[in-house]
Amino acid sequence: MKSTDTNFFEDVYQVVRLIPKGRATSYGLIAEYLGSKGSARMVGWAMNQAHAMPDVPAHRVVNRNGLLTGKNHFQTPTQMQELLESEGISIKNDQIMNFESIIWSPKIELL
DNA sequence: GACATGACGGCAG
DNA sequence: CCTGCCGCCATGT
Repeated sequence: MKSTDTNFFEDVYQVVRLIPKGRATSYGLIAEYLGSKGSARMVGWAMNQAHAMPDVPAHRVVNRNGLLTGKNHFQTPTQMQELLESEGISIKNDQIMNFESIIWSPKIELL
């Protein structure tokens, strides 16, 4: 066991798994919810390892602009958009349309 | 041990 | 409005 438990990553995966279908959240919101407010990069890093975790819909996690910044890390660059559109989320130019309406804040929804 | 990078975010110019 | 820089924590070289 290292000083830095993977608890942080586990928490990230836990929250991501709670994201309801047809919704999306941002790295910053997750980071803030976990208490590491401002360290959205860590959430992104966790997502990088998310591929090793089952049932982790990383495609529902986008940046605060609703832009699919991590699409390039999926099996295929189009996988993320395909999955989101399959859930009823409209995407235009790699960006979620009406993102503010589908955004899912753990600190609010899970409150 | 130090430097550079990364699926981000906020603030300053 | 758009561009650029810094801060955040962890990992890799």
